Amino acid sequence: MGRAPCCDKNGLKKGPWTPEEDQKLIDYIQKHGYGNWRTLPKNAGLQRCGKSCRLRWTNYLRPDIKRGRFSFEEEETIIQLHSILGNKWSAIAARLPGRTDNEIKNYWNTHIRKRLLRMGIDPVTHSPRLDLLDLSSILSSSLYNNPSQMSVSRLLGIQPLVNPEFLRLATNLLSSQRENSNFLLQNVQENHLYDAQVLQNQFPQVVQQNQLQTPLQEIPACTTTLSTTPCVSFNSEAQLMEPNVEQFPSNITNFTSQNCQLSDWQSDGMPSNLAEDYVAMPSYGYYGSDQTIMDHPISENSNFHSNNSNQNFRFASVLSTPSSSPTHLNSNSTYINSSSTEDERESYCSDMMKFEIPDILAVNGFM
DNA sequence: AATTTCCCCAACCGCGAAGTT
DNA sequence: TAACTTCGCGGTTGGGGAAAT
Repeated sequence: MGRAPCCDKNGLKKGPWTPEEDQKLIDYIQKHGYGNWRTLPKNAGLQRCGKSCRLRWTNYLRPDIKRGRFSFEEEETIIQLHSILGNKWSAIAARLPGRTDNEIKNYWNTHIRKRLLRMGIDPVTHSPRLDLLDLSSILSSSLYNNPSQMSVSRLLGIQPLVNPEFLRLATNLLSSQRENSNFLLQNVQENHLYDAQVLQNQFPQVVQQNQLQTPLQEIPACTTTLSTTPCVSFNSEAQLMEPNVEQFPSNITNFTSQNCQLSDWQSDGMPSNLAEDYVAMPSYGYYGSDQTIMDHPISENSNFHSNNSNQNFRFASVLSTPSSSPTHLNSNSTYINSSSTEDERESYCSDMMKFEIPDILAVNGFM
């Protein structure tokens, strides 16, 4: 396994491309195509290495490249695909015509990632940040259990921003997740084939690119857990297993983004049917309707199941989706068009999530 | 107006996979 | 089969412009 010689050998030029260089590269490729990147620069009269030429062409000069701001649809696609594929930028780019992996990667790192962090969502696992959850949970629990400190809460401006029940719910569910992770593994294995089918249907290109080279254990956890229902085993003590949550870091997302229905949350951000001690409730008591978790076929918990897109509370949708949001954002009254500013997007997200981490918690120190 | 800080993104680097000899 | 070459990917950097001081 060798490595291509580096550009700095042979005195090849590095750094920004000049218009003249661009034109040379374009002219050459238009005439001869791009077969051999190694010999291309020499033939094209460029003092560049082939790698640099390839990068310049694929990321900038290619005629089918789309420039300009990412649309909501593109953003949602990126977030959804990232939740499945992780940092497989090239695979993500394959689903976004005209966008390069480099552009998507940059956009993720400079925009989406930061926004998720500000919202308390781990951009890697697409789930609420554990550290912030625990911290906020402790803090808010203390404040709520000790009314004398409520004034402190108000003073700090914490209460309106952090939904303590939500945090407690999430934190406790995380514990349950750990206990059931092995069961999840079993689920994952059982449903792997089905997942692959779903993915194949929804993202044939991506699946084709990955299925042959990506064994199950290498598929990002989000992918394998899309159709595994983390809550299904909550009432089955026999299935309690040794913790191994690291294998399934994104299972949490399944709870928050898929199994919590927006309709179950009241306008003040509190779940309408959340009991004081929800753990003692029947396992599928989170739903206000008759619909239970067990009623969902496994596949219907997939983020990508179109039939479910208007029912489940999805981070990705909350972040950016006008089309699949429960509030029918395509309507004139609520639709946020592609020209909206990032602040507007984030403001919208925050309103929906009620999950903003207050600055007072010095969150930046965790990020 | 000058300086500093922040942010974005084009480009580079190193690695591994695939292909070739 | 091993050695080598080429390609493509993901992580990272640093230059330059914008914003803040």
